[in-house]
Amino acid sequence: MSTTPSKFLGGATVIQQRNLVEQVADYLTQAIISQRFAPGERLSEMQLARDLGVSRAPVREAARLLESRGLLVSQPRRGFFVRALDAGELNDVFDLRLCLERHALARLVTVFDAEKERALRRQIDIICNAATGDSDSRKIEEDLAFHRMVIAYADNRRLLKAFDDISHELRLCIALIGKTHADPDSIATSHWALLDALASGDPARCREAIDYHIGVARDYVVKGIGEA
Amino acid sequence: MSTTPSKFLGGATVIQQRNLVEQVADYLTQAIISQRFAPGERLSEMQLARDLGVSRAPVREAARLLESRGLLVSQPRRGFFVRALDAGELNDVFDLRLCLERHALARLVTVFDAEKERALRRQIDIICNAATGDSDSRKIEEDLAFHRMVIAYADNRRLLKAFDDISHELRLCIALIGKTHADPDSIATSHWALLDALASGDPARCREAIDYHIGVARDYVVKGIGEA
DNA sequence: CGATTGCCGACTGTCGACAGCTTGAAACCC
DNA sequence: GGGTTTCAAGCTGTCGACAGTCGGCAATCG
Repeated sequence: MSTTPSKFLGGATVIQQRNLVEQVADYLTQAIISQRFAPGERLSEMQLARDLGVSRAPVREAARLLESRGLLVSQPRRGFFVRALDAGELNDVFDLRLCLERHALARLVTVFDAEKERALRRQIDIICNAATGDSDSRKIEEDLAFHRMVIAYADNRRLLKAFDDISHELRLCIALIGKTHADPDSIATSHWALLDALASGDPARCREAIDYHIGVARDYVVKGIGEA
Repeated sequence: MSTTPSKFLGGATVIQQRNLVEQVADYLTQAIISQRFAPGERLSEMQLARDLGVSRAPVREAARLLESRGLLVSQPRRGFFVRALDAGELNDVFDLRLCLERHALARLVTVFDAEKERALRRQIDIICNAATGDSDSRKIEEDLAFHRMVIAYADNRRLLKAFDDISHELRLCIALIGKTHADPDSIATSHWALLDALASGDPARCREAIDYHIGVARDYVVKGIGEA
């Protein structure tokens, strides 16, 4: 760190606020999500440490963290490789997402109230606003934030953690197809449908809504992968 | 390593086969599951490194691994602490387990066949045999192995990973209550019921069976925690 | 000309060391 | 005597270094 103090943090805005590990992890995450590192590409600890101006220790720890999040895979004595998702794995991820969100909705619908509805409706507005003009990653984040709110309202920390775990992979999936979201109208409609189902208090309607919602997202991504 | 070469591997049968990280991770896992480290206890990297005769690097990596598995929690600049589960977290874990197993059964029931049935029936026999005489950890492992098979048959790698993730916490839950499984008969009956439901091909029966099965396990553990 | 073996470079796994922070307690003040 | 300040010990975060291993390339052999 003595020679090149955290030059990699995109300028010099925030210097040494948090752990180096977290900073490196953020850097790697961004680099992977934005496809600056190609899927399957080998990452050298040494090279990264040199490029970022830090020692190998924080790089290793950050890489291990990303491995646990499914963004990297490691081979003993060979190092780390950027996760490459095939269509099968992609289906698995969306299937698990469906599993988690169905469960969250089933729990949430029993404790749904006006305040939660307002908050979720506000988040849909944010998504709609972000849909017109903002960057792709921003749209994705706001969309994920909505779903994260739904799961958080289900009031199961462990369930939320499971969602956070696959959310990194979801970002990867979405980034991989390179395209932005579907058209803003359909997104808003789809989320409103989910909200209406919740407001109705009918578990079956909630399930239909989430099945449709995630089905659309999955088909969109799988189709995108097929073309790529 | 120079002073005390891997004395902690319990003898000298297999010397230095795998990474030090994995060996340390196994050691820590065992120590936590067997309650040699008390819940909430602080673990010092330095102390562990000294005790195990290795440097701090592998200890750190192993600890991070266990953290991602939910067996340890870390506080910046303070170190690692053995995860202490309260009744609420415990409920969350079992609720997520229910979520995953329900989903797996719903998928599995559509592709269930005689071969899978035979394999699962064999595993139940192993559980029954282990139930009479073997160590508690053995019983737990065989029980978990059955459920892992069910999920593996559902043919979703990501779902299986999610189960493996919480299985470490399940081991912790079960170890925390200090007692062994419920009586062997009820275990066998409960598993057979699950198998029968699968064989019937009726999704609703599968769901009832798994809800009952996990409900019993959860109540058993929650009650155990309450007493402890 | 293809397969095998030996060598070289590069990199990971592991180690010991140092600086800065955190904590607990002694020393101090009121 | 209670509360505050200062200090020392211990520990984590980070670093640079070394050894063993892996992959690739060239020389060798059939």
